[in-house]
Amino acid sequence: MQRIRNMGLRLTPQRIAILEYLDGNVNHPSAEEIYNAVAKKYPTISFATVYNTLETLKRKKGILELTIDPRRRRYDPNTEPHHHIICVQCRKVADVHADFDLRLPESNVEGFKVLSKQVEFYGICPECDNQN
Amino acid sequence: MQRIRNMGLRLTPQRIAILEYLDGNVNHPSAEEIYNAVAKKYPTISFATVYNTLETLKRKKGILELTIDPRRRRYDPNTEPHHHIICVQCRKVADVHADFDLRLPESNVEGFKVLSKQVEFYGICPECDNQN
DNA sequence: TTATTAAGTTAGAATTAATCAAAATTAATA
DNA sequence: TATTAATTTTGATTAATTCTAACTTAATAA
Ligand SMILES: [Mn+2]
Ligand SMILES: [Mn+2]
Ligand SMILES: [Zn+2]
Ligand SMILES: [Zn+2]
Repeated sequence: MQRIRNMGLRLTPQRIAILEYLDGNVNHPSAEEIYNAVAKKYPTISFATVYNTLETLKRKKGILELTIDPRRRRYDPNTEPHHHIICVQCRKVADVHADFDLRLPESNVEGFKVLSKQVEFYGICPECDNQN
Repeated sequence: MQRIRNMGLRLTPQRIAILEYLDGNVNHPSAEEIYNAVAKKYPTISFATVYNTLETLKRKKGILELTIDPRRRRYDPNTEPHHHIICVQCRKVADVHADFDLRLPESNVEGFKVLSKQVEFYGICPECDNQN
């Protein structure tokens, strides 16, 4: 948790609780899921704090904000480059670890400066597939 | 516009207007942008109709719904497989036409059935880049 | 220690995108 | 031209996220 201090942030119980919940979490939780989990141990925490903290961590590159679910943002403590697949039925998000070659043909980007990239897969997870 | 009928849909002025606006449009507009554009020529159209029509067209595979902008959904009349880049500053979305090899190592997907895939690039567009 | 204070938290209101429900309208057809 | 199922409309509703302003606290330095 010294990590928080190294980012130039104050070490608060709320931040500790949020980071503890996220640490090693591969479920790509939404803000609400984070709130619910943290509120169990820390009942007075507010949504605003969850959003504030996620925004701060995102800016400090401590987490990733995923845009793979059209309904809500998902958060990922794994900031290493990797990809994702979402189940279009239950909206579960899983990691896709594969090393794709995503370099662009110079001409192609209309002069954009590329900051990051990732592949998004859409599909049906095994659990949902069973139910059909 | 016979295209609408071929989908088994009724040919309404609202749908014609929406499709005319989308046809050949490479700006990946949001529902609001579509509403505003169509409302100019067809002032009585409602948001519900825009959303209904987009949902219907999406189901019939007549358009794509993009999840690249965390704030709002974007729509794309180009249903050919291609990729996108979004300017993280002004949120402009541009096409990326490139043929990436996105096949997954069997083992890797945890049993998901893949339905579709696309690469998302994040960056800064030339216009925004100038302003810095 | 204690005092100071900028940073962080909180509750609740506000905003925004998207969905829903029910009544009114209309395109397609026979 | 009448019928009717599909579509549109309005307005309310839901849900995610942001905002505001008052309150609290972690960090620091005397
Ligand atoms: Mn991940
Ligand atoms: Mn496109
Ligand atoms: Zn699933
Ligand atoms: Zn831009």
